[in-house]
Amino acid sequence: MIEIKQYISEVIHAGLAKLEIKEYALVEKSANPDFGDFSSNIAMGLAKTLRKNPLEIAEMIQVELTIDKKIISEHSVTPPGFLNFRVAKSFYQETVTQIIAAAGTYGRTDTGKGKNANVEFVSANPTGPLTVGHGRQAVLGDTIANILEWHHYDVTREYYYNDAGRQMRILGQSVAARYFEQLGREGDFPEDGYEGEYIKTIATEIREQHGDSLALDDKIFRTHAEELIFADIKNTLETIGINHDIFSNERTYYDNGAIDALVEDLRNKDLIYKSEGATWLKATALGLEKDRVYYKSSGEPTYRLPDTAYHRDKLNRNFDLIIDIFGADHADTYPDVLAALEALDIDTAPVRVLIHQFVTLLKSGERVKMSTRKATFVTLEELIKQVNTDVVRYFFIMRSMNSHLNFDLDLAVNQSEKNPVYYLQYAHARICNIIKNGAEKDLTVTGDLDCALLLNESEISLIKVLNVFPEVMATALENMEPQGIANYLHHMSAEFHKFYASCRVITDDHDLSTARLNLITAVKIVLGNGLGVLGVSAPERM
RNA sequence: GCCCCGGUAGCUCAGCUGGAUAGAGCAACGGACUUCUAAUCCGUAGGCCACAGGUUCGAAUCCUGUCCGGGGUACCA
Repeated sequence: MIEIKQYISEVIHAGLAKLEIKEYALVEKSANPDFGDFSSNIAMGLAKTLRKNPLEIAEMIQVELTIDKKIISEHSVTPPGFLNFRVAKSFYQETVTQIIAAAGTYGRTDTGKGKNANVEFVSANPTGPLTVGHGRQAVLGDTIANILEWHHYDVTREYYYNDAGRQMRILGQSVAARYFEQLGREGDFPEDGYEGEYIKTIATEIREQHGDSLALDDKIFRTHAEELIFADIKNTLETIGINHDIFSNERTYYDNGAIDALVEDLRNKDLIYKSEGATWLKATALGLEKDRVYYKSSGEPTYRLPDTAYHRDKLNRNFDLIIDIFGADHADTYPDVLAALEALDIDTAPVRVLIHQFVTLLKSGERVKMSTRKATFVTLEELIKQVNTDVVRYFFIMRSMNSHLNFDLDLAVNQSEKNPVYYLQYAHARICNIIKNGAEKDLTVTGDLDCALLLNESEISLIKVLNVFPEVMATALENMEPQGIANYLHHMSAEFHKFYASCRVITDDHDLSTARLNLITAVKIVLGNGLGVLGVSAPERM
């Protein structure tokens, strides 16, 4: 399939060559269809160096253009100096055939062929249920993994958690406190303890399974809590279609000596020192702003240390691409991790860190800080139960990861039936139904059609949008930002609904019906492919 | 204080690697179902793109500063 922008760009470059001008010509979609489909601002860029009016330059270039009329039907120059190009209808019309032939592969590239990628996401420590905050990262990460797979990367989805630190110890203590409370004894609830109701449930379950005579410091409290909470987390993730391939944890890196080895290696580079009872990484020697603690004066390591060992291990596993998805609160930590590894001559180039902003919880118009410890959260499970998976996934994906997201459960539930995801799904279902109706009249989709019959304005604009899909998917890979796909699919659906309102597909005109059936099949393919990557279902009926 | 995000319609957000007239959904108002699904379509209304400078042929978009909100700057994760 000829990539139209590239074609125009080549045409312009050929014209420039004749004028002995070397300059990169950017071609973009025209904002206003009156000017054509694509335009280039090359003349304006040249105005200064050539010391000429951009309009004159544009006209000069235009004369030198050699254009295939079958691809570009007309071209013009408009003030202040745009070169405009209108794509021939016949060119557009034929892409329908090509999309149907490509079907499930339309829009895919081989960028990732033969390459391995690792996407680490969610990675919440098992101290409580997943919240809507985690939901954002979960959906984002899974969708990014899907995008990579779409472009033929071999993807490993990974969940990393800290199970050896302070957090988990406090979790165990919180459970123990509730356990003794239930036995009528004074529970010594830790100051930073986990206050959620689920802690009580876990305590009750421990009593049922292990009796009432456990000692305060029994390991059961922690291990049982971790087990139950993890089961709950995995279950929630599975409900929205997320399955990690690997769960890795901090403890592994203590057990296999990786952490000691890391500290030793850094010490040999003179990057470790002791001060005020703590052990520090000399990050300032690596060009960073301040030194960081590896071991607290209590002897306990900070999360930074195992995280660094973990990343060393990930890099050793030879992935071509390693994606870390962190919330904004972690934005400050990865530079230390990467710098420490670079200091050990480890190439961290495969690592790409994506930071997403937080979900702000609103309760009766007020901001509430979501905290697992204080149990001020809305669980992801709760959200899924009240709306559905498709709504949840789309809800998170339709926002840019850079934007702060306000979340009000009541509002989310009340507005769920207005979620734009239904707009996309409805378009898909409508198409399926029409195809079914066509089949009953022996009209089938074979990709064999008279493209020239697709003349209606709404048909042409539909085809134009279909054509953009590969570019949208390529950009999503480049930017690692799924939102663009959601925006595009919404636009695609809007064009379809408009078409539906102005053109009837199944009529007595056999050839026209066939042509239109093929056209909407192409739309179905694009919607199906796009929704598939978003992890949203494409229903046949609604 | 310093660093990172954000500030666009009443609300939630697109557009941000500079382009021609700033978009969508929700909310509001008015139309369209004897015809393949009205979860749809068509129309009206709604904007000093936070503010002030700068860069240039051209700025919502880039730079600087200010203000507001979120996060970080912890021997929490």
